[in-house]
Amino acid sequence: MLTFLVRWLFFYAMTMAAPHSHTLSSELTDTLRDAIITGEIKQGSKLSETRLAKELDVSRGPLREAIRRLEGMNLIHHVPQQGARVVELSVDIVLQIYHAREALESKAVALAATNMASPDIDELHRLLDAQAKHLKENSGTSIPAESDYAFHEAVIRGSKNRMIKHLLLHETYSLIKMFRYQTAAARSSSTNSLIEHRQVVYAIEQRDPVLAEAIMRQHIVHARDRIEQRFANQQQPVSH
Amino acid sequence: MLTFLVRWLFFYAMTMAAPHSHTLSSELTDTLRDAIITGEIKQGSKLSETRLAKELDVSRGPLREAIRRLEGMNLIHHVPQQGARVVELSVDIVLQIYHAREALESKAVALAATNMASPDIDELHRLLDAQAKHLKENSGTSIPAESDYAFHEAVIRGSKNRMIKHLLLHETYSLIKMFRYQTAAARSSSTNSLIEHRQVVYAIEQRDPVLAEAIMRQHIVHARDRIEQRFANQQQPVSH
DNA sequence: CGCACTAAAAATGTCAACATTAATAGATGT
DNA sequence: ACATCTATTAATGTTGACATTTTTAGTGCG
Repeated sequence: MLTFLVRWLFFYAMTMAAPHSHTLSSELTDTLRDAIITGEIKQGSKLSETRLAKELDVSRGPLREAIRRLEGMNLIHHVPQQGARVVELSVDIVLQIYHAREALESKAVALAATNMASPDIDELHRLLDAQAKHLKENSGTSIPAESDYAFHEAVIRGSKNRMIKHLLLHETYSLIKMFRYQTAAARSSSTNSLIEHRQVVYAIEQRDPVLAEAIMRQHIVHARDRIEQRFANQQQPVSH
Repeated sequence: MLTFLVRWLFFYAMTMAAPHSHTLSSELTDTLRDAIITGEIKQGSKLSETRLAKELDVSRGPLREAIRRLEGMNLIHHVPQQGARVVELSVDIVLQIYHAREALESKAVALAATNMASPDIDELHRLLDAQAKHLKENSGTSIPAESDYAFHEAVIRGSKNRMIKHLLLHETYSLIKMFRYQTAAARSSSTNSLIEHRQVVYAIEQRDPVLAEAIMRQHIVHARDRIEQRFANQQQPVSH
């Protein structure tokens, strides 16, 4: 009887717990994704399979699979018989990305206002407090990118909508992170961000989807406007 | 002089014209995509690499790449060391997809109202006329799915926003087509669709983004509501 | 000097075999 | 009959080699 329980626990530990499935292909995906987002691999540069395979000491098979996945994340553009290149983020395309983000994330927060559970909302407060603390200790600065992402990702997850989560976190945010990381002027958010974040949380707590959506939309439109003003009349890949 | 022109034409024909780049991998992607959308490969069924490779008489390399791409289209779910399965469309996830579609496509039509050129709008009229003709000749029916897609795709393209076009046409519509194709009750659109389509075109012609967005949102919300009512209390993969 | 042509080099696309992990079937014991 | 262990089978992950295409370098000609 006891042995049965012990065996069951052992079974559970081995099978249900953290799969931790490293597959070389997925590790390569992460490695390349990070290298592209940080700019270590430059925009527009070619991802040569033979060269990368040598450098990373892997065969071309898993590498090609990783490239196919990055293609699905919009991080690279692939032309048959010619290879893959990192996408080039012109100001124009970044503004288009922000339009998509506006549509999706404003919808996400509306759903979050309805669907978020209390513990999830508590988490939002913790993230707000961390941002407030950072601003207090480093006056004159603004919210660092990582902290900003953490907040937005928590809200997006609060929508409890798998499709919207996928489209935002997997398809859209990789490009936004790439842009912000490689653009000094966009590294941190605006000075009003904390206020707007607080308003978002307030609207969610009030279970007011319409208000929450409006505030988030404004928040993202502001961000887009700042980009548009900063890079007015600039057409080519975003520089520092 | 003449030889020069001939040579240039030859050059043009060889290089610029229809790339038609058959790469086996991309053909497999299309083949499998269609088989999944039509249900020829059933929801939840496993995509066995070895079996498919034998059946289609190809090696596993290109097949795996095709599977990675379908993964990016949300048509299949892949678990490391266990293989890939076709996604299962529960009513719940379909409704979530329609929420995402609502957010994106209402934004798309707002942009289209600003960005569409006259010839593009003429095309919309042709599509409307085709739909009207169909309804006249087959009274009592509704717009067939193909014609409905053609209209929505034309509007989406009218947004001139690459990101939104990608998220809708590449990531979202494949799933919507899969659902509608495999669900008899969702094959054709509602009887009000033509009226709503006309209103969309009217708003675009008036260059009224707010109106266009509102109408499109209603149009998609109606579709979602119909699905919700039809499949109320049904939790598992959509059947006929 | 520039343009077309040609040959060599390198890159991508594809295949088949090997390695490792998961699924299956059979045997054993209770 | 049921569960557990084990051996076999089969599937996925990875590698290296081959085939084909593209790119590059070099040559000759106007």
